Amino acid sequence: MQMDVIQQVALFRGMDEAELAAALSALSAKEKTYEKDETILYAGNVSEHMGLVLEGSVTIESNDVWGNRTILSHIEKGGTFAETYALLEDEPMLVDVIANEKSNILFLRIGSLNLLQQDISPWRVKLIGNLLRISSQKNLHLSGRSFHTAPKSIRGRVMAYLNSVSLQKNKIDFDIPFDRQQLADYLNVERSALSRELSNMQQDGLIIVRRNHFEIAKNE
Amino acid sequence: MQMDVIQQVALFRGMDEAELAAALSALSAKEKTYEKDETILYAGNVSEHMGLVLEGSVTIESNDVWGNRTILSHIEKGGTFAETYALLEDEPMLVDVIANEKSNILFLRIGSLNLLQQDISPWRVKLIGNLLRISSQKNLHLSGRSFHTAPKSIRGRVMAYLNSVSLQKNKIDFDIPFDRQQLADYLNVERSALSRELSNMQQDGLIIVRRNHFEIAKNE
DNA sequence: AGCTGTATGTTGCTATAGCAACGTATAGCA
DNA sequence: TGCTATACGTTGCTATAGCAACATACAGCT
Repeated sequence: MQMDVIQQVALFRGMDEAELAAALSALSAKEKTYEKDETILYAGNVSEHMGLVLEGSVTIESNDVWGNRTILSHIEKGGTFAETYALLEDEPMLVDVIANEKSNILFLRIGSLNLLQQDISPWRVKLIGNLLRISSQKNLHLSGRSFHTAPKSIRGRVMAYLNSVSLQKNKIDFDIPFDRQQLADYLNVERSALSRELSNMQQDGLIIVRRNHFEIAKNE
Repeated sequence: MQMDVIQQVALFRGMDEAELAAALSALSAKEKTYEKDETILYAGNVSEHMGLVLEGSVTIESNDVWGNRTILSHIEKGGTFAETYALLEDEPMLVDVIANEKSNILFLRIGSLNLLQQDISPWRVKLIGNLLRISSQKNLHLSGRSFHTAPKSIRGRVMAYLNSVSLQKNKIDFDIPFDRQQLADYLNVERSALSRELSNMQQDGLIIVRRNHFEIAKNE
């Protein structure tokens, strides 16, 4: 197990080695590897487990009957997923979790919040606090996506998204973690229409784009 | 203070009277009344307080420079807001909180999660657990809205939204908490286009609608 | 009951995004 | 280095949503 990663992760923040060991054991930590595009968790299922990305990255998405995909978020190394569904008993997952590349996932059987709170060892108290911090951050993240998809025009959505990324990375040029189809599915627009609009935006001098590398032009 | 409401609220679940009293005092609980359309909390501000709706209802929304409004959620009596921003230190609010009608709000100075975790009295442990449950539920709720706004057509969005409401209330006829403009701003569409599409849907026998009362027609 | 402000519905015009179909570029591999 | 699969870009057509302007209906007040 990649203990170096595990120790630095937000989920285990503030735990010493003994607490961490107790937690990993009590939560039946189990590592598993997935290939690119493999489904890690399926919508509709109920899961007592949450996932921690040890290596690689995953995509949280919803795929409807007509083949429309909506990407809700992208989770990198160190991030967690499905904690919401594990904590709230019997809530079936509304989303799929898909490996975005070859990835190692650590599964943790946190069970429901009710169970988690039953005995309160120090590591449990810390874990719940960390989960609360993570959950709050996810709220911000989901709100963020709402603002990216709020504009009615593709151009507006792209600008909203790129602005966010630029602010986060504190740079005007950066890579995004999505390919064109993924970006389209994140912004809920059509891929070819997105391509067209990106070209137009480049024509208009708003951005410079090549594949998944973007540069926002400063307005003179 | 409306203790009857307070005692039954998710935020204070599991607390006995003594714990509740200790919590209310430690959190400097303070009640305040707002008129319809009054702003309760402003985007851009940093707040150490979270709010609990004792009476009435509030709307969580974002208003951009061009006058576009996006409604993220509607919070009823018993619900809470701004806990995310209070818990995560120094995060300025991305949204406004607006009174949807005359409302009584209880403000609780929870400060940051770090502070909250410093000493661990029983009520604090319970509160953190309850906050985690609430936060998780909000994640589900925000994901839900993502699915309501994902379809590219107005009709698709309306159906996605009405279906959700119908499932929750377990009825095919129900009131929604939004007027037309609010529903439009929740679904990120234009009000008059929404009105037109609602008429069309009624023509097509999909729904029956009058003001904020909807009935979903069962397909024969 | 009548009046008035506001919410909702209607309609015509237009821009834009969806869609399908195809062309081009690129990365990975033999 | 050439081949192939896949990602990306381009383009024409069309439906639909935005927008503006106006009409109607409704609720709350006096």
